[in-house]
Amino acid sequence: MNIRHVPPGGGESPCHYRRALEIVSTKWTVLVFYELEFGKKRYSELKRRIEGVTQKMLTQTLRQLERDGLVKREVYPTVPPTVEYELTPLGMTLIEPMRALHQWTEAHYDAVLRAREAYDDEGLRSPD
Amino acid sequence: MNIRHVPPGGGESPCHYRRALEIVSTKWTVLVFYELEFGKKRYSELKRRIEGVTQKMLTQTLRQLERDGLVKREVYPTVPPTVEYELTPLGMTLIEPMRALHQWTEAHYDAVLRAREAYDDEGLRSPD
DNA sequence: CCGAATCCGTTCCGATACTG
DNA sequence: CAGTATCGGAACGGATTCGG
Repeated sequence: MNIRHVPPGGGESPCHYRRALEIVSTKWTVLVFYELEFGKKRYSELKRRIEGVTQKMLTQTLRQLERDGLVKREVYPTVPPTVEYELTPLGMTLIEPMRALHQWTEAHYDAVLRAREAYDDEGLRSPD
Repeated sequence: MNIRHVPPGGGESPCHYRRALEIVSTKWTVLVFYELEFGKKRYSELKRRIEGVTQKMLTQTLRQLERDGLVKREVYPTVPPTVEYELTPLGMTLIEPMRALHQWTEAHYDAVLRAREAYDDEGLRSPD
């Protein structure tokens, strides 16, 4: 398999990587994933655990993941409604790649912050 | 190291993974990365190879990557200006995680598309 | 050749109110 | 409890114009 999305010749490629990126492009998607990685959870529990998410964004994110076949939604007809979400087998295959990204963050995010400071300081100096 | 960003106890965590995600959150970021993975390239070459990118977005993406210390920008004072971009050592450490995500795409994107079709078809059926 | 600056339509997202 | 509906501001992103 080749990583190139455009062959050296300069021709077109049907690589849909760009489209696929949208699957995990939002921050909420990732956070939902890290919650469900440990097993099924109820809607309210997700909402409680994912700091700062609105019910609109949480629902929207879950719907999208369900549509993409990454998350399974299960409704129990109890008197107060109960809805549980869990990763599908397909969804579980995404855990590893996301874990790799997460580990990169843990290892290098400080360096990024330092780079930003250096870059911003540089801009302040008058070039004389 | 633990992947959990919120401990089971329910306490807060200073995990900045959300912020870090923004580094690679745009589609252009990823495409630029896959170009520079093979060595330094000129601005015009990047623009030519990355189908559909506007100069605004390309410049904006490159500036951001430069600020984050992932890409190095080199200006040659030639008569027509020449600017080359290349990954920094820090930037190169991101290649592997992104490759993992890319490989996931190659392997499972078809399944996602099928899941979408199934989901959408389901919605068309009147629940009766 | 490389890029900044502006305008402007579209999309995103939070806040709020309402439902089974 | 688990959503849906609507509104409005903010941010994104494309097209265009101008500058070194």
